[in-house]
Amino acid sequence: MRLSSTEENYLKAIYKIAEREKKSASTNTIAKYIGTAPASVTDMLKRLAGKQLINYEKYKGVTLTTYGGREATQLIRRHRLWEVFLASKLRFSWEAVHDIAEELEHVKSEELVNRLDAFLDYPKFDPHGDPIPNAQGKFTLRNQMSLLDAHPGNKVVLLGVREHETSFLQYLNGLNISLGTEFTIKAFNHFDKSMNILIDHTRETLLSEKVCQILLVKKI
Amino acid sequence: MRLSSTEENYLKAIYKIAEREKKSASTNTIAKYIGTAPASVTDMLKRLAGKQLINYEKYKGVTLTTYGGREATQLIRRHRLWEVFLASKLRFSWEAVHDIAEELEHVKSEELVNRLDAFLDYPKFDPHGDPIPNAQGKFTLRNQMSLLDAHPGNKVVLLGVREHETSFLQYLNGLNISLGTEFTIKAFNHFDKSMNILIDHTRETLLSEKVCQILLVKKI
DNA sequence: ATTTAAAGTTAGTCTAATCTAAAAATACCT
DNA sequence: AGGTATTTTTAGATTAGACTAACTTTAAAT
Ligand SMILES: [Mn+2]
Ligand SMILES: [Mn+2]
Ligand SMILES: [Mn+2]
Ligand SMILES: [Mn+2]
Repeated sequence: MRLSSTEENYLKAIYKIAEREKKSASTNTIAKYIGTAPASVTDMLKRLAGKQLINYEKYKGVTLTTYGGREATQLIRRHRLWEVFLASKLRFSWEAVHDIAEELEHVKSEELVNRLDAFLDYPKFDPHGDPIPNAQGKFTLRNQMSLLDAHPGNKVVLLGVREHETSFLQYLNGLNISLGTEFTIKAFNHFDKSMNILIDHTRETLLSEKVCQILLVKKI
Repeated sequence: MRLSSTEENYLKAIYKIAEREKKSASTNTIAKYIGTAPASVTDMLKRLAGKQLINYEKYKGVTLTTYGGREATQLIRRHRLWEVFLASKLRFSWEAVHDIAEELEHVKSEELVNRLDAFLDYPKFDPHGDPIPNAQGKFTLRNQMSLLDAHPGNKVVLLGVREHETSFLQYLNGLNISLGTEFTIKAFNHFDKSMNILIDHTRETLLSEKVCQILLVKKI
């Protein structure tokens, strides 16, 4: 079935909310995520249910059907592949790619996305470290943890970020932190859960609990 | 001003019709070009006139304003740059690129189109030999003529095609004709204006008047 | 110069996607 | 359990972009 960009965005929102909250997505949560009035969401949910994309029961929240989930995954695939293209081929920095990919992801051509995938050499992760589903919708899993769960003495490498907001990514730029950057945990401060971190074996800095929570790393 | 994809498509249609017919575009011509009812065109013309994009006077046909012309040119720039990307980077064949570029052209980011331009090494012509306006909207001019105007004995090289329809381009593929292919005119047949052509110094074939009219060449 | 045909516009309707205001259902609290 | 707060849905409007049917203007033909 041919989906509109708007319908696709709703499916993506439902997918991401379910992933984040590990339960069905509520009307208000979707409204906040998309930035529309709850009444508009209700309208759309009825339409999506009519197209067998979601399971919807009044007042109960929604889940994606198998079919709806497949569509959402393919959209995420397109989004992340375009982000890789923008970053690695057009040299956009990681805070600039998301907004442009929001538009590019709606260009629908199976051939296009698969050729793009090949052109980029089948990347497994996007510029923010998020996994890119393959043509069959399968994500690559990887051992990673929040920096907050690392302990003093640990050496870790940055694999991804949970937050994609421009101002946050620019904050990381300012600290010369990017994917692949290595951290050594020097100390954990119990009173505010902040951490003293040695970046790239050269600069020491303090990272707040909030920032540490966002950074996804693995031990090296 | 922020234009919708639909508005942009109307501007492009008006631009191309004016170019082809060398006069102002009429409601019916636009309707045929876009594939909508004439009444819908009238609606849209009023809106475009309200936004200062076209000069519109009831029953008189329309022309683009300077501002509208600039928008149309930028849209054509985006379209043709994406066609180059699809053909030269993703290895799409020339008959496949147009439909996908029809969607990609509406992704609006000045930064994106300029970086794409640089990534492609500032191409001057698209996969059909059409000129690509630069960031300032300037087209590269080039001496070219229709194959129909060549004479027996002339050696020419194919620079472009006036017709982009899939079935026509596939017909050329079948004859192993692509941009850069060299032709030697062996004979001109007055009764039906067809031509006997030696392709790439190896294969001789007959090309109809219609086909010769479409092929744009220059002498070598 | 009429008449007829073609081209263009107006009027009214439709759908997708949005909104606000009001009503109904569910959840939370004492 | 009853009352209040929160969440969700309904009702009614709006806007962009499309349609058809009917009307008006302009062009062509006798
Ligand atoms: Mn993103
Ligand atoms: Mn991303
Ligand atoms: Mn094209
Ligand atoms: Mn082209």
